[in-house]
Amino acid sequence: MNVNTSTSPRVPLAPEHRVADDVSVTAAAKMFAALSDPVRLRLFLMVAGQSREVCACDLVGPSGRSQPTVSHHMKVLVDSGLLQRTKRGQWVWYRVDPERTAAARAMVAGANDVI
Amino acid sequence: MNVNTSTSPRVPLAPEHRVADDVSVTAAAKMFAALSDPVRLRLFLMVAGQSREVCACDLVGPSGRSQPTVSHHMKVLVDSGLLQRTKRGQWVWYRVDPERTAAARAMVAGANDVI
DNA sequence: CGTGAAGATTGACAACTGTCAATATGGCCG
DNA sequence: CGGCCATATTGACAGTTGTCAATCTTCACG
Repeated sequence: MNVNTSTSPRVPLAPEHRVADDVSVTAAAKMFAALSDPVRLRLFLMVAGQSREVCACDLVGPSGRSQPTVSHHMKVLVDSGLLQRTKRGQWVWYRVDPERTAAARAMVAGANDVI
Repeated sequence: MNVNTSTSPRVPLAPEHRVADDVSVTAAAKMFAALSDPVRLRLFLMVAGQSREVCACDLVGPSGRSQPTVSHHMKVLVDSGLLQRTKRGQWVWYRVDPERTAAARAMVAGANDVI
C-alpha cells in the first residue's frame, strides 16, 4: 500500500540549527566528564545540595575515598568550572557556580524542551 | 578582633537532605559519561537539536569519525538511556528520551536553582 | 621557631576508553 | 539467488583515568 515503507532518509539534518560551537561543546564535555564518575558526582551533589559553602574536610569521610583521591576529584570539578573553590585559613570551601551549571543543563536540554 | 577568623567548619553537611540513592547516582553518572566525549556530545546534540528522529546515516559525515566509531558512540548514548533507537528497514533512527534527559538536568540542578 | 593538622602533589599501576581497519550481519532490490 | 547498502561487531593499540601510599606545602597556634 505504501510505496515507501522504509521512509528513506535524505531529509538531512535540518537547515542550520547551529548546534553549538567547538569551544562550548568542548567546555560542556569537560563538565560532563567531571560528573561522569559516581564518586565525583556524589561529591558534586554534596556541595550542590547545600545552600551554603561546604568544607573539604566534610567530604572525605562520606565519600569513602582517601583524602588524596577526594582532593583530586575536587580539582577535576573545579577545573571543569562546575564548582568554585575558596581557601580560608587552613580550610578549603566549595560552592556551585550557578552560571556554569545552568550552561550544562541547557546542553542536556534539546531544542524541544526549552528548559 | 575576631576570635574565629577561620570560621572553623563543623557545621557538618546538613541534616539529611538525602542526596540521591546509589542507583540513580550510578545511572546519572552513566548518562554524564555518555556526554563526556566531545564527539559523542556533538552526536547527541545533533539528535537533541532536531524535533524529529535522526537517521544514523546522517551522523557519520558531520561527525568526522568512521562509521564503526559513530556506531559505537551511538550505542553508548542509547545504553546510557539518553537516546532511543529504532530500526526501520536498513536504517536506524535516533531520538531523545525526554524523561531521562530531564533526570540528567535535574541532577545538575543543585538544591538552589530549582530548575 | 616547632608541632600538628588540612589539603595538594607525586608516582605507580590496573582498568577503562576512543579510534580505526577488517569483517560480520541483515535487509532491499533486481 | 546475488550483490549492494546501512549498520554492528571484533581486535588491536595508544592514551586516559581512578585509586592509594608516601610525601610535600601551607597555615594556625603555642
